[in-house]
Amino acid sequence: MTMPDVAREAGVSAMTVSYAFNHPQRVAEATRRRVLDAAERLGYSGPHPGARSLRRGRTGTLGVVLGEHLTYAFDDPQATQFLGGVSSVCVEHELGLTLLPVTGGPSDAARIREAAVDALILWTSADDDPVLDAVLQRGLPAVVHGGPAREGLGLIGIDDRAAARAVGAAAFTGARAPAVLSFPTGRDRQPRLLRGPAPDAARFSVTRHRLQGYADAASAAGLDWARIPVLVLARNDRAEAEAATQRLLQDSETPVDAIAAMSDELALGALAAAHRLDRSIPAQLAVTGWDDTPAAAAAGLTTIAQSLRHQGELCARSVIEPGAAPAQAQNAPVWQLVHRASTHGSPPADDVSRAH
Amino acid sequence: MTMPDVAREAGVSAMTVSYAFNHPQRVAEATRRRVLDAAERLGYSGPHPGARSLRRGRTGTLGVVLGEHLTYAFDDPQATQFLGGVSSVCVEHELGLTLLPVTGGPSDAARIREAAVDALILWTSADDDPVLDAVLQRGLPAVVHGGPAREGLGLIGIDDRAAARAVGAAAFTGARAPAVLSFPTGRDRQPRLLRGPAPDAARFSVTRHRLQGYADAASAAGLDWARIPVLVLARNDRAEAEAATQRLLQDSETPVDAIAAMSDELALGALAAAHRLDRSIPAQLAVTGWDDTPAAAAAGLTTIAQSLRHQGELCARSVIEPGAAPAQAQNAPVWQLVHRASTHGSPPADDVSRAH
DNA sequence: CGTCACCGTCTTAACGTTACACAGCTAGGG
DNA sequence: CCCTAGCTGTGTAACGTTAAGACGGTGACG
Repeated sequence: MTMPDVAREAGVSAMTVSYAFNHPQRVAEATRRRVLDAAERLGYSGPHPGARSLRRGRTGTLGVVLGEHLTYAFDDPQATQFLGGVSSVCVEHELGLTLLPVTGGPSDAARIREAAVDALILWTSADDDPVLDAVLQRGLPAVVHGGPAREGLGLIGIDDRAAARAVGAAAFTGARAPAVLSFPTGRDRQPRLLRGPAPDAARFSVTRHRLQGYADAASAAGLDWARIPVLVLARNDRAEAEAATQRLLQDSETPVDAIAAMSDELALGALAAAHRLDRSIPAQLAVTGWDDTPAAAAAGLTTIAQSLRHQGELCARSVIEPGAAPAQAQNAPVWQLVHRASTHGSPPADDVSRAH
Repeated sequence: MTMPDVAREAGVSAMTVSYAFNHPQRVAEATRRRVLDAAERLGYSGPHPGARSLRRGRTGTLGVVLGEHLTYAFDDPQATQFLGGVSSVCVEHELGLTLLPVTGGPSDAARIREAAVDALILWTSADDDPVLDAVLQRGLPAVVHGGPAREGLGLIGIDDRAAARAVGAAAFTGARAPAVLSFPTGRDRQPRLLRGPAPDAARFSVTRHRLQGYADAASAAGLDWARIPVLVLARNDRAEAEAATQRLLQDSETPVDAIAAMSDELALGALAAAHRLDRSIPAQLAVTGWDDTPAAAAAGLTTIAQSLRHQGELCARSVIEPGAAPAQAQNAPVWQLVHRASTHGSPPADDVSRAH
């Protein structure tokens, strides 16, 4: 069932059928109706997408490379928000959205080479991810969220180090024995407890920058980063954070009195552990999160607000819209420190310090 | 940059380049290396997906039609599990995964007509969704999850009515004033409180079947369905369920003593409301959920276990694998009633009654 | 009445790939 | 020494669509 078939049935040329489907006003109303009727009769449901994309040179689809198994991507509220932003731009531009999971296997590069997409967005990539090379080679417009920066690829993300410095200051000021709840530092995803790890060791640039910021904040507060326990978790998961925090609170000789967590999910886990052990917040334990989710607001959590939804939109626009400025650090999105009751200093409720 | 270009550079024919990329062992090792080197040198990153799909007649991509705005799809733990199952089959078959959001607008049909996919899976479709017609017209292998059943489309899902009857019995037995927390009954998504609504009025077949099952269970327990309050919520959202349940518990003259909820999320909201009002579970209030999520297990919630992940896999296989039996009610997946402490009857902890 | 502009439709020529059939060439068996 | 089988490489012919430009017809205007 092809255009020539429909054309024959309708008594017009194939070109007229094409116009009837793609440029309705270029063809006379009566002819158009005749064509569409003929198509209906023959059960022709529209131009073959492959042929169209071959001829037009574009596919009408945006690809998102997820540096995670797909299941994790769907579970993670941050990925969720980000993809929501991407998808809203897709709907606006009438584009499809193709998900490209990265499994860590050799088929990853092939999947990216063969994907029928016009542009690519990368979410959660490790610094040395071979996928980055595949994307570069593909030569399509592409943008990385969060990092790593790479010649030839756009980059969108907040200044994680500065934000971590700010929220770290909120957590650590007045603390004597702070701790950190961290995202994984490598693709191996081993949960473990480190002390003052070198931030550079983290292979995800977001994790690295946040560790750097926390270390900055610790120094500024007169604390020795090298002694600060950093719980590296395997996943951005509340239950895992709760269990790990509980062990940390119970085991430490010096009672931990401040926790800076890299996400609200992790921070809420820490709060739950504190609650279970009857530690008062923030008197005995100050806690900060990251992302300013609704749950964080409800829990009165001091946190960093960054609209991942907005960043998803930015990423999508930067690769889709021809006029859009290439994504660079310059047009980095805004972040804010949202001060709430989970830390000391008691500024007015819901104080928002604006920053870059 | 096309195959002929690479062929010229490598001193072979275009056909050999094609073989080198697609059937590596069909071409001598030395030649293959020469071709890949030439491609590398010219920056050719592999066959053009559009051209390939035109020529081969398939795209190597599976489409999932989400009956929701994409953001909701990502938020919803059930959708998440289901998509996880679908995607695992995609990875196994080296297929891409394209998401097709349904916004309710007129562009929905166009998106489906133009999607470059080999097969379609429908998630959360209303009975009269015009999208179903677009899918049928497209003529691709397609399967609907949960319903509605439609000539020409596969169908996968559990027997929701029977399962609702079972879990409804667990909730309502011994109760005098039960209530139901329901999914939306129409696309309008209005939250509201109904009394014993006609199950047929629900326009999503899953919702309809579950209401029927609950009504069956009510009758069996000697209760009058027409008097039972049914809270129809706008979203599958814990916070919304908590607020609505709290109002219900406070307002009712006859104190509500049992709640059957259509998801664990909703049930957990109900439990939170009960906790806040100091109602003991199950003595003052029996609660049941649906899905058997980890959170439900942790909360000791009586619920229906159905593996949505497994159902996602089933859906994907039924449209992808040529040998697979066409999806029908016959090969419906299994469900189980998991009896826990949130209902009366105190069977052994974690009692699992196997069904169908 | 001739000219011009415009409109709707048609003809042509790719877009880049790959299934298929076939042609050399080598090796081994009769 | 011929014949067959297996392996490697090549030519041909689509796959279904659409951009660009050609073409004939109609109506307006001087």
